Amino acid sequence: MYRHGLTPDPKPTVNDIARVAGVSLATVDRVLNARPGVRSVTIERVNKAVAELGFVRDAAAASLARRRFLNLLFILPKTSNEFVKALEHQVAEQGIKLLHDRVTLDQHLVPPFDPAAIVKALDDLQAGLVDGVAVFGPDTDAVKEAVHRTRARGIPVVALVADLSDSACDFFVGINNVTAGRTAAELMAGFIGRRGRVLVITGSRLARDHLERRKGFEALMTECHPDIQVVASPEGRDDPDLICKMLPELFEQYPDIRGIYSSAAGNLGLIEHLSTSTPCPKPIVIAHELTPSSREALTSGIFDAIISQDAGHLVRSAVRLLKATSDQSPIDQTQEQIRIDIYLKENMPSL
Amino acid sequence: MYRHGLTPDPKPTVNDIARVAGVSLATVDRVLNARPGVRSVTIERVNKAVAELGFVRDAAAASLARRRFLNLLFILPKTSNEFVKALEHQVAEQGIKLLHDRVTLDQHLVPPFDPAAIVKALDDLQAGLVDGVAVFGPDTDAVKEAVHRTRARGIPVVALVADLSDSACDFFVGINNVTAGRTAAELMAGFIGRRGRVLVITGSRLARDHLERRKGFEALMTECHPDIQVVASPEGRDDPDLICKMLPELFEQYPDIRGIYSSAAGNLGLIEHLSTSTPCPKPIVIAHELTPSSREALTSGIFDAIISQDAGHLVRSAVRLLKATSDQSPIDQTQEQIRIDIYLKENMPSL
DNA sequence: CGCTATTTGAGGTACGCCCCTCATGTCAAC
DNA sequence: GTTGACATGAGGGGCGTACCTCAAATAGCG
Repeated sequence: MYRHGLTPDPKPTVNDIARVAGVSLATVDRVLNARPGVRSVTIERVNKAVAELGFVRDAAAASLARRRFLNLLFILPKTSNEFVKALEHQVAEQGIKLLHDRVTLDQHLVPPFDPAAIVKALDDLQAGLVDGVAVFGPDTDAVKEAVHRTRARGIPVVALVADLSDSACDFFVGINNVTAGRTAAELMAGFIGRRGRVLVITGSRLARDHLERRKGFEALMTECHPDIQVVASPEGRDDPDLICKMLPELFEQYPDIRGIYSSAAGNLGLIEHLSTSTPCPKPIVIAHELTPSSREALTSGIFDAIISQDAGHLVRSAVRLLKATSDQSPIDQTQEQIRIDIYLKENMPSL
Repeated sequence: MYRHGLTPDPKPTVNDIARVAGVSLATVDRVLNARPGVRSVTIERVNKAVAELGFVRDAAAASLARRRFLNLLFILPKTSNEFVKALEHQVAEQGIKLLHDRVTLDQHLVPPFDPAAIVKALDDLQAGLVDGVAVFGPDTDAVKEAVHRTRARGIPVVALVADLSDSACDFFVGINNVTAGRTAAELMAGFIGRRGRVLVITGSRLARDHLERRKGFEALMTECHPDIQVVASPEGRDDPDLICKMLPELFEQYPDIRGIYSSAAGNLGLIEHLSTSTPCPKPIVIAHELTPSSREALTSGIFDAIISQDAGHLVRSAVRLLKATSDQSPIDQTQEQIRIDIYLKENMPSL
């Protein structure tokens, strides 16, 4: 089983395949790269030799010989949202490293909640200049149609963070937000002793991911915790100020709130309110996405838990999937599954 | 910023560096690969050109030209422990994929709790046949000395899962177990309402990781939750039967146990006991490592939470670190940090 | 100044694969 | 029997880097 470059038993090459299969190098190449003009019997012969010798195409040599870059584009909403910022940062950072691997990453920031901008961005893509796209955008028909056109032009598309329904894309990279909401609910229920009133702060109606979280949260409470009452805030629109302003009257209306679930991107407003006027007893607060400010809120005890998804993992996974689609190489499903991370004060990763 | 194989503005190559720096290819090569025989002024000139052109070594071409495999070895304890099995499985599985990248993975199973076997395994390594080792073993002086000898022979070593103190290794791949214990304690405290008695089931005294978890668990309770009393079980030796047998008398001795923390590898015994005779009210149970049986216990409600570390991530990280050490390439610390995962029933990953 | 030791240049080969061209072979339909 | 479509063989160039050899230039030294 030991193997070394200077010893015999080297990894078989295409030449070995040709020899064993009794065909020429050209034919092996045609088979390996799924080029036309080979009889199926011959294809079989080559595949058999491949299996026999345990041939694995050398990724380095292949990528070198292919003499091309894989140019990937990330379409992200242009917002000050910390989580999106983290995504941008990851795209930029990993783009640098991926240069080593003949992959380039670009990002295109479009106005948020603006399907038309995404449609335009997708339709403006030139096949040949862009080999794959990752899109974080609203799940509207216009967007889905644009995705469809893009894929029809041979450019693979993955949905990032927010899924596009009806499998409009080649892949979805992100968490199941219904499950994320259920997870928050399970944690909340455990922390508040399975009874009492909890407040859900919702985000924009346009964001499918936020709606799903809320739905999951409420569903689990209904299913498993009849002694917990869920009340929902008016739509927060992901606007910190708006949220900060409407909280006092909510607390007045429901003085017995034992838990708060911030399902959307309004963490900043929530933090601001709670850090100035803490209700007594302090409610259990669960929010989404580990960012600089939510991290601080967790450290200082304003937040009790954070449900999160790793931005680095999201970006890496999107890249791997787009790359695999281009190379027609296999995919490791387990590695591509984005975890729903739970962070408490203690297990928060450093940095 | 767009870049494509068929367009101008190709990635700069070593030839471009040589031209810009006004030196020969050979000199560029000497600098890039840190070979001796170049004046420092010349080194500077080359580095300047590299920076100017934004040269990045083409990983594919480099690995192809280096014409060698990276042979890595994983030394794991031979035990039926499910977590270790998961590690073995990951090593085997990823070994296949890594063949594409000129990396081979082997595993060497040694008797558990047997430092001498690990020492022998390390000392038997032949430099040239093995280019890096990942070790999951006890933190004893004999092992550390063997690691030291191995590294002295030029073979990088990473500690896997259990750290070896005094930075005996090049890297440690795993979680901070004190922090993991604290995390379990924080979760436990929240779930049991911050008061009452909890039982800690410990493992072997030889396993530093288990001791640290228990230490962290007790420390956090002492620091933050004075109303929680921690009682510790006798040593479980990671033996399911032993644990299963001693539980009844523990429950008799402490009928008011509200929570159980299984810090070690004795989950099977705990599950067996709890699934036959459930104390009332059912205590909150937190255990370690997501495995088939702990997963089932979580689903069925026997366990309430699992603290875990991802075996796939551990193996991938160990490989990346050993590879980076061999290639002298940079390391992305944030990617290599192993998370302390918290799984509840709801956010348990599928598969 | 001449001497040696060090530094640099020039050039080549190899890695494993992709992709191209051109010639040759085979078999069917006409 | 000719034609054309298809299947295969033969061969070569190229990707960007590593690593080797040998000669030439230069620096450092007394």
